[in-house]
Amino acid sequence: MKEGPDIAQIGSLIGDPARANMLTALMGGKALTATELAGTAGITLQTASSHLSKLEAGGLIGQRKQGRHRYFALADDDVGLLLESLMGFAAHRGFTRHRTGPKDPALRKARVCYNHLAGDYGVRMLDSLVAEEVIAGAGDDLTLTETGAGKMTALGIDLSALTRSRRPVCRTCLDWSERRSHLSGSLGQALLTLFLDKGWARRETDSRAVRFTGTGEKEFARLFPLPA
Amino acid sequence: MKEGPDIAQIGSLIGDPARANMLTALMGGKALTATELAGTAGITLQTASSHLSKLEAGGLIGQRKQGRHRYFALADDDVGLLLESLMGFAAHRGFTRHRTGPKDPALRKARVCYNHLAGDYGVRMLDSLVAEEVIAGAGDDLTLTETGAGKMTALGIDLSALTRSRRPVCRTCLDWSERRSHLSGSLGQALLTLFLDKGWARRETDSRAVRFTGTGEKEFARLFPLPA
DNA sequence: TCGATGCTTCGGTTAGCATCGAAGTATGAA
DNA sequence: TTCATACTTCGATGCTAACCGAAGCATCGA
Repeated sequence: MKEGPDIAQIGSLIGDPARANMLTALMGGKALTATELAGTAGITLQTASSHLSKLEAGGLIGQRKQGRHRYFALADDDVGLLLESLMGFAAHRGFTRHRTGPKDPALRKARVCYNHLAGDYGVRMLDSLVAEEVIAGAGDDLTLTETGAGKMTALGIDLSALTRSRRPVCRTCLDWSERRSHLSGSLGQALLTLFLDKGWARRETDSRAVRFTGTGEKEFARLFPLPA
Repeated sequence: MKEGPDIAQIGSLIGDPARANMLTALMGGKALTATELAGTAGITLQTASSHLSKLEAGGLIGQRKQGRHRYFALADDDVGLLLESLMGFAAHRGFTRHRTGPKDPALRKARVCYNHLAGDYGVRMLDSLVAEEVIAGAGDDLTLTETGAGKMTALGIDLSALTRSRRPVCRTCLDWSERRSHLSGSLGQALLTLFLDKGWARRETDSRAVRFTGTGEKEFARLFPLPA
């Protein structure tokens, strides 16, 4: 009777407050156990288990058994992109869960978007990468240039590993706080991992915020200069 | 307690099948009456009225009184973009409302995405515009070049009117069938209007599909050539 | 083998909301 | 004025789904 895809199923999956809380928690990028997710959502373990099985059936999350723990994570990058764009829309319309709190500035400055860097720093990084001609392309079709490949390898990123996987290397993701694009894809993930491994930045506990250290700030400014 | 925007409210708004049907109907770009929307959703007028007031309170749609009719339309471009990205996700995961029907090929070829062209033709048009250097930019930051401005004016598009408005002129929108970007924004809208005004294409009744005429196909191929 | 932990499944309760009939309001036509 | 159309509001109903207690299953350590 009706044509096209069915957005209602996904909408109702995200539409429940408990499930939405779990999904935003998983946007932090870390895999979490059912007990942890039940805590953040403010519900009992039984209820959480029911929600998690629904989210898994809907293909939004996946689970990995490890000992007697069961770790849940977002299914793939696409889910992260969708959630971020939903957050962007919600933030712009003033759908906030509490009046913007103290953590808000830190979140807007730099945060984890599933597996890559978002916020002001994320947007600035993509701007710089494009200005420095590391990445080229229009629309959502971003490609790593030859000079860019050299620079990334010099940073210690194993490009052959990135291209071997089936995931796209460069991808845009709409930032909810900046309302502009930042870098997603396997390269975006590799760069965030680099920052954390080098000790340039640390993840806040129980938050998506990313805090840069002093040297981290300097290295970031050196690696990703802005044209103007 | 929780940080960041609340996606659950929007999710639950879209999560109801009746409301989702109405929203997809409104993605056709035409403003529709409450009676028409009740028909497409398969519910009575009273129920539809209740849903419509909820959608309006949530800022997803707006209404315009005209005589004893009340015309409903999507609130703005952002809603269209959000719905299209949701459809892309749903289509990719196989959330379809009925096994892909006979209208499906036509929809994938060319359709209306709220107020601009989508589908294979929409994606090809943006590809061509970038290749011909009418539009430049990376990520979501598209800009009309000087030569591009000349070409668009030659087509009969009033650029001063587009730039006067507060809406962005060029914008990307992720196509659910092609999973690539097509052109949105006021320029995208102006181009679709041009096709329809010139008689190069016609909108199907009761569908988002756009059917190009013989001369329309030729003009489209002439105006938007592909590099390869 | 026993207990502890982590999670799922089952059963029953409850609350919210979609739904529609009926009545009320506004606009237009006769 | 009177009737018809378009839509909203109210009130009642019924169904779904979120929720939790209790029991069951799996894994780990002792």
